[in-house]
Amino acid sequence: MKKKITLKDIAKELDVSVSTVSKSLKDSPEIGDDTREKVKAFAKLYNYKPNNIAISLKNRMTKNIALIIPEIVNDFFASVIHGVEEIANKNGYNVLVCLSNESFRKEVVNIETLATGGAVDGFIISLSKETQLKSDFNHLIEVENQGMPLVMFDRITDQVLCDKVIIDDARGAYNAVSHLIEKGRKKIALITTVDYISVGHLRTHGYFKALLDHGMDFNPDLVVRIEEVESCQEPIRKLLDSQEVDAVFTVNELFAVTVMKEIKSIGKQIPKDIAIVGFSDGRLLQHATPGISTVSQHGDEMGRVAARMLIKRLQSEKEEESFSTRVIKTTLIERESSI
Amino acid sequence: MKKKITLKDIAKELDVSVSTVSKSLKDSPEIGDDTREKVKAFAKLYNYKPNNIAISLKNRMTKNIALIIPEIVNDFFASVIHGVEEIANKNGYNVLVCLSNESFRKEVVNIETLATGGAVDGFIISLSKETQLKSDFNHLIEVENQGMPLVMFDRITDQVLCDKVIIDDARGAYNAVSHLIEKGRKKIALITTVDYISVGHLRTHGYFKALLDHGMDFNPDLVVRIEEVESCQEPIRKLLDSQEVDAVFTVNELFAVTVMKEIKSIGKQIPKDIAIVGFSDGRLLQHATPGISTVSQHGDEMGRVAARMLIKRLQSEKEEESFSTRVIKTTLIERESSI
DNA sequence: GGGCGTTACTATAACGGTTTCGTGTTGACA
DNA sequence: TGTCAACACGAAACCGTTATAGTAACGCCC
Repeated sequence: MKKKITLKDIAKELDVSVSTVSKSLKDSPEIGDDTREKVKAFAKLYNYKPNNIAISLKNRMTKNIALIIPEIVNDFFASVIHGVEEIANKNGYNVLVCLSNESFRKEVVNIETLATGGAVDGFIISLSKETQLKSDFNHLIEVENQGMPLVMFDRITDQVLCDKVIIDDARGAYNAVSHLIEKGRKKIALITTVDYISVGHLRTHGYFKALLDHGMDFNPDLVVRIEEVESCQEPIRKLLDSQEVDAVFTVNELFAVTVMKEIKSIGKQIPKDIAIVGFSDGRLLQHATPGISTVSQHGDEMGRVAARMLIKRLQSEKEEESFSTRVIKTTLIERESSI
Repeated sequence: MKKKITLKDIAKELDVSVSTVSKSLKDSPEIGDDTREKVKAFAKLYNYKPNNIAISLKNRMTKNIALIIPEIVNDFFASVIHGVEEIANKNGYNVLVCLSNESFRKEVVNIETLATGGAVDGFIISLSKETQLKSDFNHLIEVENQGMPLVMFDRITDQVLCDKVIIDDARGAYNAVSHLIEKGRKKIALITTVDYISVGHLRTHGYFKALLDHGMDFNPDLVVRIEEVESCQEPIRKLLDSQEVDAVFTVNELFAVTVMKEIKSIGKQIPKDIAIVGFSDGRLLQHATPGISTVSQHGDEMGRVAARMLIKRLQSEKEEESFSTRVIKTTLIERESSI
């Protein structure tokens, strides 16, 4: 265990002052060529690396940004992580990925420890379900009050003023349902979440609007609102048993594969008897047989945009007063399930 | 933007010294009751929180541990994360999740920035594919040399001396293949990776041993080694076209669902014509239709064990010289694909 | 009433850097 | 030869906290 070498060690060894060493390594013009080279050579030889903690303490910034996501096994959030990391690393920032696990408490604890401990310079966050349900955003408002920049993406709230990145959920759903209508489907069911999930709500809205715009009548019996995501099988089965449907649009991946499973189990064929379009482009839909059509959210692009917004704010001296909301376009990915 | 309040601020305000404030907040017996209460009340009122960076600098430890995983959209790694977080948080540690994206370069950069920058106290890591291929472990050896504890899990190497947590990959595969044999399957194919992936290698080994122990003859034509995970469809299709098989064992999730897709596309039935058992208990297998049997790795338990090993080392003063390797038991999860 | 032990604090150094300001030496120039 | 700027470097303050080493003030005791 060789202990780490510090500026002081180098200074003592070369019989110069600490400031000279520091300046030499930063190519300060104050230092003569020979001294500078001597210091640099020595530093390289002993593999000197500055202690980031000391630097953070000195200039009150950490070059870390926290990315808080509700769940990890989710291709959408995974691609957001990639996007954020790409831009962050390019700008010399580290990304701390933190999981809220859809829990309000964990979200609050995460944010408080990171913010008050001074571990990060800013946050990028997608709200947990529980937070959206409780509508308690004090921890986020507190972060803003401390002067820490905050960017929200995907699952957002209008009760916190900050930069935001979203997709046009309503339009994505609208396009998906329109696609089904154009394929000649008449009885299109919707599997959605309860309304407090902002994105579920908006996607539901898109479904309604598409039906309306295409002059189709709306049948409330074709809409299923899932309370418990884990036990979505039961209500879906009930729908398929009781209603005559020829297409299903779901607001997420899991509902889509569950629908597929149930359709198969009652002996119907996809897409001949019933077509499916899901939401979010993950592996569950990609690797299903048959492949399931879906609305791609372009998570990596969201991540990149969010990271750029945050870093821009971190680097601007003055406190910019106006916040902006960027909307990322969605794309419909057509697969076998809705031909 | 209210700036953060420091010990000095409190000291100035209450007209005492900084040390008095610090000691009061830490309930030092040196401080009189009235002073202590006064300080505490003031601190609470102004919501004082110590600056962790300064504390880290002071006692040369960060209370952070880095968890480096190769990919994020993977239920196994996700459950490992949960396990690690559970134990870490319980012991007052933060977990920084870092992605290597199966890239050697990114793995090295991640480790170097975190280690030399002094951002974490220790590492828990599962090697990237590329690292295993290159067999270059200098970055890890360097970490050990710096006296930083390192725990490796799942994808490990015996070229680095440190604590390790693994599952008995060979035995897991052995049990899976034995299960197929017991179900009366005679021609069991294996879809595996190239040998440099340690776990793929071991699982392949278990397959061979199971055949051997059950007195079955081994047909090399039934073994497919996938080079490029992304394009595994082609070789799998070739196998099913050219060979008469009644069961397939795969060393991961993706291969299993791809096998399923191909079996369906040639009009055969699962499990009547061909049974499938995969490896790793993720959502891809869980939500496939039919559900695919698999070997569960108990990722959360691995994570917990790894975290405990790391923290134990962090908290022991003396440098323990002997390293241990813990083996986590696997479980066979039987689903419709191998009834 | 001088020495001694508490009590309740304060002063200071240290962690590892960065940065501002100061200073001794040199050379150019009037 | 005296003056002044340029050069090359060192001293010290600072970031926020903790730990160690003082140090006043007080009471007690022989």
